[in-house]
Amino acid sequence: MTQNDRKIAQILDAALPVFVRFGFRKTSMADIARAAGISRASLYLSFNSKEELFRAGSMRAHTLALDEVGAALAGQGNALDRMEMAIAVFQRELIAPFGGSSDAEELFAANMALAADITLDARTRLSTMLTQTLNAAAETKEIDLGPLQASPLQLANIMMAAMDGIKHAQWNGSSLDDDTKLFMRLLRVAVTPRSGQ
Amino acid sequence: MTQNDRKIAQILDAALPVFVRFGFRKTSMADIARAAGISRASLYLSFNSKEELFRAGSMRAHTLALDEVGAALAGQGNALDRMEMAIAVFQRELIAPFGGSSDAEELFAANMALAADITLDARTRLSTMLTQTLNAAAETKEIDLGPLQASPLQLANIMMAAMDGIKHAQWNGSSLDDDTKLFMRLLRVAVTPRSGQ
DNA sequence: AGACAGATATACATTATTTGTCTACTCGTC
DNA sequence: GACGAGTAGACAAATAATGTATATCTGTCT
Repeated sequence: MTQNDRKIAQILDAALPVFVRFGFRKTSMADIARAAGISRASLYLSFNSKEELFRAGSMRAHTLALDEVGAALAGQGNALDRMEMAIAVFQRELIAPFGGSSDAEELFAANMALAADITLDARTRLSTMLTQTLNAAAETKEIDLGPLQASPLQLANIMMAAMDGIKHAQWNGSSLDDDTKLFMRLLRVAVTPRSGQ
Repeated sequence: MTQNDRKIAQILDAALPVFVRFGFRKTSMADIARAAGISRASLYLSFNSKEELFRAGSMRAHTLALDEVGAALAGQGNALDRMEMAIAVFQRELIAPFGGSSDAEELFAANMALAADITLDARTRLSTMLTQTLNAAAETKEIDLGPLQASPLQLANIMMAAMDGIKHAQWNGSSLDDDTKLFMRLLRVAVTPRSGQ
């Protein structure tokens, strides 16, 4: 079935940019078929409905993004650098593509309506990964959670909440990247162990 | 009627980016109304149909672009620089926005189907402006059309044809800007007077 | 050659969406 | 209070999309 899997992946890789560009409603099965270089009928050989295709696309996007996030967190360097990198990857893969455009909201809404489980699961997994990273860093005294009086899990969730808030604020003169970096700087200061207390 | 004209302009300025982004067919009157911050019913107070609105939009885009082109050609500096600037403006305003995307063709097709007269007229006017610029430059011996054996009008039309060809060639690794600059360099060499003949 | 799997083009009924129109209602201005 | 300009909402007709079915084509396997 790996042959079929490659076909599926090829279709989804073609479909995802179309969804990102036009949103869910304005993307027709004909658009996707054209982008994938196959006929509309063939599309229905691989997916029973537009919703099913979208769910598979959402799953693929989240899976790929989380794989990259995991790789970033598993890399070398100090924990904060790795986490900043991981957050940046997450933003780049799952948030930035919808550049605050008008149909971004529509796409997010469609995603929550049709693939809330996938999205929630991905968030849970990201939270877990960040929590583990924070935990390990705390044990090696690389970071100090004492002053914050917060658990790694709480901190991870705060980070994700902040990312969420930042993404919905492009109205201001602020950019996603800048806001993200600012928040990470904040975090960095808060958990950096101070020798003289 | 200047009050009404401002309303019209405001609607068109909101509508044009939507048309550019989604093409003609995928842009609904509801989309335009939302972009302009008015109700769909109000849209029909200013325009009797989507086609009429599109024609007005095409007209506005062409008028604004040609005004800028005219300003560029009327500026200081040598004729070739001014023409290169004018061509760049024309590209930026009327060609580059459709970044070779999938719906660019659809939009061009709609434009030719619904506003061919406007487009053709704009091209004629651009041709005239370039021709006059070339003429003036030839009279002051700033450029030398002798070796080319071409009239200013012919040269102007060649320039526009080249721009047209370049715009349809983004498949190659070439960019619109680079190709345009290359062509202008070519032109520059061909008409620069050489002292020693 | 014949069977077969996968793809395609085409047509189709069923929804869903869009267009253009109309009416009733609101709000600010004269 | 009349008026102009706007809005919300309903509406029929036209258009587009979805999902299904059928016939056809194209390679591959035996």
